[in-house]
Formats: sequence, C-alpha cells, structure tokens
Amino acid sequence: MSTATPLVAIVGPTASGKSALGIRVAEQMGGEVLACDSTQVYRHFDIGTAKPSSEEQRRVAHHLLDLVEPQEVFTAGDYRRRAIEVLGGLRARGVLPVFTVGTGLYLRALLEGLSDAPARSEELRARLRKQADRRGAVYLHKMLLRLDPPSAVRIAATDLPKMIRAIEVCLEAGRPMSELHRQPRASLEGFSPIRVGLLPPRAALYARVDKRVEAMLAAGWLEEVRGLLACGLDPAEKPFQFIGYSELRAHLRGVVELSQAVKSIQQATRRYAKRQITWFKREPGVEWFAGFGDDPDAAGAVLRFLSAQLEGGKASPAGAGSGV
RNA sequence: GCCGGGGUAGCUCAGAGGUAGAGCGCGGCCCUGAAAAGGCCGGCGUCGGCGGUUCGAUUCCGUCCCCCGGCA
Repeated sequence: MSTATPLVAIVGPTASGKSALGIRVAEQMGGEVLACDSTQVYRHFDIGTAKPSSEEQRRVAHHLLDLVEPQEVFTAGDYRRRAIEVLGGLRARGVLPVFTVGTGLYLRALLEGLSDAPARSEELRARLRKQADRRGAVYLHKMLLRLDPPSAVRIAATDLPKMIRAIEVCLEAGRPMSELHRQPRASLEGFSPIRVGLLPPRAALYARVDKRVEAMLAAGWLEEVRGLLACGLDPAEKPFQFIGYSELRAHLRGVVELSQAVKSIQQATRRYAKRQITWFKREPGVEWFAGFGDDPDAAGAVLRFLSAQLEGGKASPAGAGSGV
C-alpha cells in the first residue's frame, strides 16, 4: 500500500553472466550491486568465487562482499540481516538495489523471511554428528521420527545435514520444526522485487563454465590457494570446501594432476549450475531471458524489460498490482 | 599374414541359451540459519555386421569387419 521501492534481483546459474549484467543495470538505472552469494561473503577467496574485480567494483559500488573471515560461520539469517541493513542505506539515497543472485536460499531468506527458529548450536551439532558416526545415520532418523514425525517423513535418512538441522531446531525450540515452519514468516517490507533470470542454452553454459575455470587458473587461482595455505589458514575451514578450492588443495598436496583437478572442478561446477537452475525455476515471478548476461542482445532485452517495469510502477501508483 | 586378447549404455566394464546390468557421466527433482552444502529419482542400448543351429541367440557355430598386444 505504502510506496514500495523497486528492487531488482538477477538470478541464474553460475557463469551465466549475472555480475556483468548487474553492473550494466546498475550503471544505466542508477543502482548499486548487492551480491547474493554464499561464497563471495568470504574475504580472501576471490578468484575461485568469481568475485567482481576491483576494477568492476570501482565502476559501480558493490555490497555484501567480503563480510567475514574464512574461520567464521555465515548463514542465511546473517545474510538477511546484512542485506536489510544495506537496503535501508540505499533507499535513503534513492539508489536502485540490484542483486546478483547465485545462492537461491539467501534470496528466499531475504524476500520471504525465515521461520522464527533457533540459530545453530555448534555443541549440539557436534554431538549429533558423533552419534551418527557411531550408530549410523538411521539412528538420527529414528530420533527425528520421535521428535517431529512430519519432518522425518520429508527428510531422507541419508540426508545428514537436514536431519541434524531438524533435530537441532526441535531440541532447542522445544517444539517440532514442522510446527515452526507452519508459522507465517516476516517477508521483506517496503520493497517490490522485480526478478529477472538468465538461462543460456545448456551446452553453451557448460562450455562457458569449462572456459571460465581455465581462465581462473590463468588469473592465478592456484597461487591464491597456495597463499591462503601459506598464511596458516586451516584447510578444514569452510571456504576450502568451495568448488575448486578443495580440488586445487588436493593437487597442491600432490594427490592429483592439475589436469585432473581441472576436470573435476569443471564437472562439479556443471552439477552446481544444474542444481541452481532447478532451484530458480521454482522461484516465483521470474522473467526469463535465454542468453548470457554479457551478451548485448540479452542485456538489452533485460534493460528494456526493467525500464518498462519501473516506468509502469511510476505511471500507475495505484498499480492494479501489476501482476506480480 | 600368423598367434593371442577384445568389440555390450556417452565412458570404463560385468553378465548370461529366454531377449541385459554396475560405477561414472548425463537428465529430472527436493530444499526455511555452513546451500558452491546435502539428499532423492531415472537406463538414456540394433549386446560390431551377416548367415546358421535352436521353440527362442546378444549368449552356441561359421564368416566378415574393427581395436589392442606378440611374432613375422
């Protein structure tokens, strides 16, 4: 009812050209870029996470990059809080927020909100993991079946992380997770999202993925990994599990040939892209474009679409809901 | 040319006289605080070609083609 500020979210699989498009949109429409990517929030992990270059960041202001150190845990809830903070600042300055979204969960957490569920408990998780090791994952599934039957039905007995989270919520909250999830969530207020999606043809996307992995290596990715390890960073830290970092670490340990590591990275990236596509297909209200974000035709089409949307929003404040 | 080994899914290969399987790949899907994580589902095939034996052959026999070793 009150005037909602528009917000642009560009979704799409890795290597589809979201960053380039985000910059272009921001430049032409008076915006700034907000990364929505679970890996780019980590400092020092730059090349492998395809973080926008410093040159790109000079062209347009970027937010929500480099938020935490590699030792820190960062969650969807953290993302939501940080993003809302940034959005407040942009709104005050009349700047259009342009999200480049690789991590669908983070976008959903921001726009739709999260349940009022307890945060992680590292101690409890450690204990549950130990029990799973000792007695098998099925043991946890039986526990979940007692605590929260509906969740136990939905979560496979082989899906350890989800079982652990569900048990954690039940125990910490003293109520079944499925019950908490039924409560209404606090969606983002004061903003009306416009979602555009990039969906290049699969074969072209995969070719781009393969090429980009090689380009990252040419840009010094291996040296980046070597440097991080030389700093004394524990190889067990989470960012070392990101695609590529684990494979390159294996290569540096002498376990695999570089060429083999590259193939593994390319394949893992392809699988990741596929999962992203599946997730984004489910995202409501996305206007899809078939090309890459750095392709002039696709970018032009997106820009035309966006200006029509923004104009429409201005022209009809009473709006008729404009078919969200 | 001869002697061996082999030609089965996109790849690596298992199998058996009743019409085919595994891993990987690939595809589809799920997801409410570590999501670049984790999980679920799917065989996608002239069993090298052609003949023969048989109720029935991809499996047995013959022949041809191709690949890999060795000897020439």
